[in-house]
Amino acid sequence: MSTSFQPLYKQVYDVLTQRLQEGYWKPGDLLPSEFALADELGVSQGTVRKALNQLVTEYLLDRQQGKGTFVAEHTQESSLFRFFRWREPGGEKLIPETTVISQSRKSANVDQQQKLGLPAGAEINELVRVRSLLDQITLLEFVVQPLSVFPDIDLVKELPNSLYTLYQERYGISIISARDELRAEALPKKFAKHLNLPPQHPVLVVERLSINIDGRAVEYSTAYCSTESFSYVVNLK
Amino acid sequence: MSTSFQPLYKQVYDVLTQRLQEGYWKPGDLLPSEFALADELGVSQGTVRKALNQLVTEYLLDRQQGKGTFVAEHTQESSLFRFFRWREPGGEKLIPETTVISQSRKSANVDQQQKLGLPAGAEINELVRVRSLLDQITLLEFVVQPLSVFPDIDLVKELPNSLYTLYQERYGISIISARDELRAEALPKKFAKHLNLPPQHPVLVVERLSINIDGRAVEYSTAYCSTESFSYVVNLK
DNA sequence: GAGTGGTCTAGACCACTTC
DNA sequence: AAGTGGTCTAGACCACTCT
Repeated sequence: MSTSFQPLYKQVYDVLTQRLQEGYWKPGDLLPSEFALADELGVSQGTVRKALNQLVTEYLLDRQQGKGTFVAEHTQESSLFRFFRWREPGGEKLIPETTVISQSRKSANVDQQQKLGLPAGAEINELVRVRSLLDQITLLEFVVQPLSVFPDIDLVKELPNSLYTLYQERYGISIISARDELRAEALPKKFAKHLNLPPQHPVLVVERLSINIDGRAVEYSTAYCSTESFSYVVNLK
Repeated sequence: MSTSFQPLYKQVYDVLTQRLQEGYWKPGDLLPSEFALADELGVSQGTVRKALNQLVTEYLLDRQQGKGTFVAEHTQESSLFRFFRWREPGGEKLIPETTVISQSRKSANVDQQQKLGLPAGAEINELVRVRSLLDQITLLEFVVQPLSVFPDIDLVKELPNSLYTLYQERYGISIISARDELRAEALPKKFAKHLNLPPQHPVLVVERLSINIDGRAVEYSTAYCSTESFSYVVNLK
C-alpha cells in the first residue's frame, strides 16, 4: 500500500502543467489569481501558491507582485541567456549574429530517428547556419527539425536569431531544457571555408538535444565551433 | 528609503549560512529542530522552514523526515554525480579511476593569481594526475591548490578519487559550484604520452574554477581530455 | 510513544500595480 | 481603493524514524 501518495500541491502542479502543455494557457497569458485557482480546484490558497512557485523555478511561469502570474515567454534575451553558453575569456555575455547557409528536406537518418524518437522514413528539415560573435565567425550549426513537429518550417521566410522564440510562437513548442554533449574533433575539410580555419584544426563539437515542455526531444543540432577567441562556459551547481 | 527590506526568512537564512561558513555546524552534524531554531531566533516555525528548504535546494543541508536536518556531506558519489560530467555515448554515468603523476610547490603565476585572487608570490601546490574511464586513460589534469587555503596538502599521503571530500574533511572547504570553460586544442607534444594519443590530436580542454561555500574561488584546474570514447555532457535548464 | 520533518489550512498584514 | 502576489503566524494533522 501507500505506493501512490500524492500531496495536494503536487496534484495542483500536475493540473497546471497539463494545461500549459495543452496550450489552455499560452505564453504571455495572465493566469487566474491564487484565490481563484484555489476556489476552482477546491484547495487553499497556500497550496496553490506552492505549486505556482514550483513552476516559477522551472521557468514555466513568471510572477510579478501586484500584476499577476503569467505564462513564461521565450524572449530572445531569456533564450540566449539560458541556452547560449558562449563567452569571452573575460566572461562577458555575447550575442550571436546568424546567417542561414541553406536548408532542405530530408529523410531522417538512423541516428536522427533514434535521438528524436522518429519512425523510419520520417521527414526532417536540415537547417545550416553560421553564427558570429563580435564579427568573428565562430559556429557552424546543423539543425535538425522534424516536420511532424514543425510543419512547413522550411517555408518560414525570416528566421529569428533564437529559433526557440519561433518554436514557441508558431508551433506552441516551449523548450525547457537542453542536453549538450561536447567533444573535440579535427575540422572536416568541407567545413573549413565556413569557419575560416584550416582543415584538421581542432574544433569543439556541440551536439544538442532540445526538450519540449512535455519531455519530448524535438530538435537536434550539431555545431562545429572555433574556440580561438571564445569559450563554451557552464556553471555547475 | 526601503533600500534594505529583508524578509525574516532571508535573515534566518543568512544566520544559518554564516554558521555553516564558520563551521559552527560541520558536515554530517544534526541541526536543531525547526521549533528549536524558531524559538532561538524568535520567529515562527514556518519561517525557519522556508530558510532551511532554501538551503536544501543549494545542497548545503539535507533533510530526512523523521530523523532531522543535517549539514550536507560531500560523499564520493554526490561529488562525482554533480561535478563529474563525463558520460558514455549512451549517456551512462562513469566513475573515474585516478593516478597521481606528480605534485610540487610553486609560486602562482599571474594567471593563477588572478583567477584565484591570490597576492603576488603566493605559493600553490600543483597536482598532476591522469584519470581513466572504463580502463581507458581519458583525462590529464593539472590541479592548482593555494597553500594558504590548503596548508600542507602536498604532504597528504592518500588522495581520494574526488578531492572535494578531502577539502571538506581536512580543510573545512565545501565546494558548492564550479565554473567550467571549454575549448578544443591540439594536444601539446609533451602531454601526448600520458593520454596515449599522437601529438596535435584534438583534445577538449576543460578549465575549472571551484567555488567554496563563502563564494571564494579556492581551486583551479586544467584538464586535457581525449574525447575518442567519452563526452562531456551537461544539461541546461 | 515521542520526536522529527511534510502537508494543509485560515487569517492577518505588507508591498506593488493599476485605475 | 481594489486587486495582485509576498510574508508571517498559529495550529492541526500526516508520515517517518527511533527506542
